[in-house]
Amino acid sequence: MTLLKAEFFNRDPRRVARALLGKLLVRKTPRGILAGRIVETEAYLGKNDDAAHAAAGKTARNAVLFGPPGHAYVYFIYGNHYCLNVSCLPDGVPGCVLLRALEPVSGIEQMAEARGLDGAKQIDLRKISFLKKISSGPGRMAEAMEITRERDNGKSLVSERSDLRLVDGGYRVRRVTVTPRIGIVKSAELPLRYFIARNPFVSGRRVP
DNA sequence: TACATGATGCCCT
DNA sequence: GGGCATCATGTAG
Repeated sequence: MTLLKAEFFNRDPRRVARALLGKLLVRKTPRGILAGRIVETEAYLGKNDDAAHAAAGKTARNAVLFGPPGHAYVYFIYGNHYCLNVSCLPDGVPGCVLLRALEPVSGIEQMAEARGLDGAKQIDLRKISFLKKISSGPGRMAEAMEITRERDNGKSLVSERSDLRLVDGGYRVRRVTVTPRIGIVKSAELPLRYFIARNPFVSGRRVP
């Protein structure tokens, strides 16, 4: 288990998006440790990418994208959901990777609770169909990891002091599939979505 | 100050 | 497979 270095993110978001597959997102909470393996990402470029929040220039909202690499850019979307991105490239140059889906690894019951999946229905951690509902999709993933803009935006993901970190757990990715990004209209044709081939926890369409 | 819109997910069919 | 909830943000006026 090694914490990723800021330098890991100090390069083109397309390379970071691919390299992040198989890494772990770890959250320390008062109740316990939550962790999930990254199985799906999307790259957002600074320029020549109309879908990127940074495309229109720096604002109060997207300032993190223009800051140093390895920091959390969290934004609220559709009035319901948060999405977690990691800033890339050197200070002053925008770019990021959107984390889209996790395979739950530890603290799974707490993650399910954070998603509101407990209660009437009983939790069955052996069923893939149940586990997929926990963090397969950017909004779901953020909710399961208890990520909010207020709590996490601007936070370093590569600091020993941070309660939200990206670490290398030694998992080897066999094969990566690349497709266009999901849920956008502008620049939708660009092949900037990456996921672990045949992994069941990937969200949305699994074929181009 | 108003308004259009979106890097989504849930629920129903 | 499709409709819809729900609101922060940015841009126009």
